[in-house]
Amino acid sequence: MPIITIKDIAKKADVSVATVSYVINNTRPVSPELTARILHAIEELGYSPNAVARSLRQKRTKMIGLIVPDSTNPFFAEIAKGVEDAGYEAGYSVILCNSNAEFERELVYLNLLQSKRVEGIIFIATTTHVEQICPIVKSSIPVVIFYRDIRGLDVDTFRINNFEAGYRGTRYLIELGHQEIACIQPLSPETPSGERVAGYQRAMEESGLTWRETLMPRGDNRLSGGKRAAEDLLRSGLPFTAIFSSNDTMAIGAMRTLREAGLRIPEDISILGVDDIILASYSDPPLTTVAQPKYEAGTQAVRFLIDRIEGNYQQGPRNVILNTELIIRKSCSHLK
Amino acid sequence: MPIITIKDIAKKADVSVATVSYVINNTRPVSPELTARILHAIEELGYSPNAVARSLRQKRTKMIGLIVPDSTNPFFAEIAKGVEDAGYEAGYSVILCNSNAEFERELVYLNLLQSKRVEGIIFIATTTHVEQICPIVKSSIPVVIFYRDIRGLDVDTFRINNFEAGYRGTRYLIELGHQEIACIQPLSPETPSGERVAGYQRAMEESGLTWRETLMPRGDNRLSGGKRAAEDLLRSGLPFTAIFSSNDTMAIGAMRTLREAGLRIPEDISILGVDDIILASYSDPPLTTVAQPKYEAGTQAVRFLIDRIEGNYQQGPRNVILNTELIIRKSCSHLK
DNA sequence: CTGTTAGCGCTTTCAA
DNA sequence: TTGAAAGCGCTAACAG
Repeated sequence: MPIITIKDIAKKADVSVATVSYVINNTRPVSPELTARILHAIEELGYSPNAVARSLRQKRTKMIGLIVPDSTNPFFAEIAKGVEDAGYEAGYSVILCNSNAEFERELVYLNLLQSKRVEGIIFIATTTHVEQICPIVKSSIPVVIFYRDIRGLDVDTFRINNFEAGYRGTRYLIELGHQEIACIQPLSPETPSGERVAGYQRAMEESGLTWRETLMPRGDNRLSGGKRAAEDLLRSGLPFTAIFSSNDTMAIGAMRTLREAGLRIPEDISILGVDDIILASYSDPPLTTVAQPKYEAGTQAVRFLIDRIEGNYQQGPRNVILNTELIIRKSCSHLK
Repeated sequence: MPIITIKDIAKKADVSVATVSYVINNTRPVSPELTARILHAIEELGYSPNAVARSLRQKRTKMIGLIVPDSTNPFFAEIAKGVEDAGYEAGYSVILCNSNAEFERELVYLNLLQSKRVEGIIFIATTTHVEQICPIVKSSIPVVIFYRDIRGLDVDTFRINNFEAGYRGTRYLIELGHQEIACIQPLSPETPSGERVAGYQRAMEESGLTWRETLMPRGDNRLSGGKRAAEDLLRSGLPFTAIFSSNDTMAIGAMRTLREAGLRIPEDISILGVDDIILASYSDPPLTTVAQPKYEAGTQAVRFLIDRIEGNYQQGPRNVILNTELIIRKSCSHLK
């Protein structure tokens, strides 16, 4: 089947291509007669405007790129939904890119998106290399970065105060009367979860409590990592009545191990996480956690992008610290 | 900053734009000297090829569209991941579209994708209207439809045998000795989940067991719907020892309610779902369920699309019935 | 209110 | 081995 273009419509309606363009985009008044003829021709021929041609001409693609480590992870899925929804509202389509947390793939996608001339990029980075986004920023494509501290570059960032999240969660445990509070750490302290551990330590110190490395096992940010960390804790033989887990996923994994070991939550051990992933509310018992906004962060990131795209924001980088919130569910109780 | 084009590169390297194009795409041998000069100029000027222009010229966008009801739903998220991965492998980007199960939004996206000249569309439809995809198919964009029976149109489809899934799951419960088996239904019987209920009924009848509407509450396919359905069940006062839930999501919601009511799973109540979403393996207890492939379905759908895009498949519609598999975990036990 | 036309950045045929 | 040039489908001056 031959491709129908604006030219075909023009011929069929016996007008110029310009006029067709004007009625399609409603960008100049056109007489009712011509409008009717054109609309009729469009209908008849089943014409679909070629957005590619239009993009080339206008230098606007009405597309944004979203790079996430894994769109299957409920945490990122929520953000992605926020992005898509806000994009839809504003007339932007989103290209979904999973980096699988691989540097290589992040780079490939970054270049691809630039090539495709998306008008903005939302990047949930795992590799902290500033260099890679530098050329993109230079190319004047607005970028929003999540959860990384990118200094000295004109990109907006969204982060949570991880230190405070850790601090606040730990304080809550302390207020419940706990003194021997273990901590499940991520593998590397140089991650968002790592900063939470510092908050944990500060809260402990401020209350005159001591933390010790033996009660701070590490896990790989997955359920299995949490299970293993809990095993380490049990094996250490040291007493503890509560656990601060640097994220929900590991907290849930740890709960499993604890229960398998015959411990009751929260009667024997209180446990608290950070993130508020969907699993947290459906775990048993439901996990008390320090929540951070996800969907809303996605929508606002798009708004930031569009501000810059449409030229409504010209100033320097905006660094948003998202508010955390303590969600009290059933996994923590007063020390008896 | 001025936009760098192939022309700038040509000038800087003192060659023709054609030659630049040839080295970029490696589509014609070019002498080492010129190649070096061109590469150097590209590097120096930070040139990024304009994929939009190329698409216009080649009439190929290397993009596919994915329409899902809700990318946040783990079930669709898995499919989406499969699509994205397979797309990445094959050099296709994917535009993510959430329809929110709204007819209007499906339609908008369908037209948008056509306008953007994606080369294929994977459509997880919620509204069964054949008419809406008809113009797309006519426009020769390959389409794959999930979970709907679209007859008389040249589109490939992927489905599972929902009846069999329901039948098989229920049979398993019966084999465990259960006789009073409740069923959590979707709101509408005209959905994939609805067909599963028919399988449930058949299995019951074949074993001489009776099903009754009062033990078949409906839910809205979400966790909260499952909770509510379980409440209905409890309120009915009727005895039951097992529940067949037409999908995992509602099963998990129901488990929650059941436990809050002091019932143990599986000791007091066995429960079985369909789908095998990620939450099913992380729920407590892990949910026994009839699984269907999701990620693999996503990757294969892309392969089907690409077959047609590249002209490797010219025949009529392919209708794939995906295999289901009973995954035995911990939520069902023998009736004592 | 309408039409003519240049040109967006690229690929690719044709010619050298 | 290289270059000139047409043209993909559209928008938006500019001219009438």
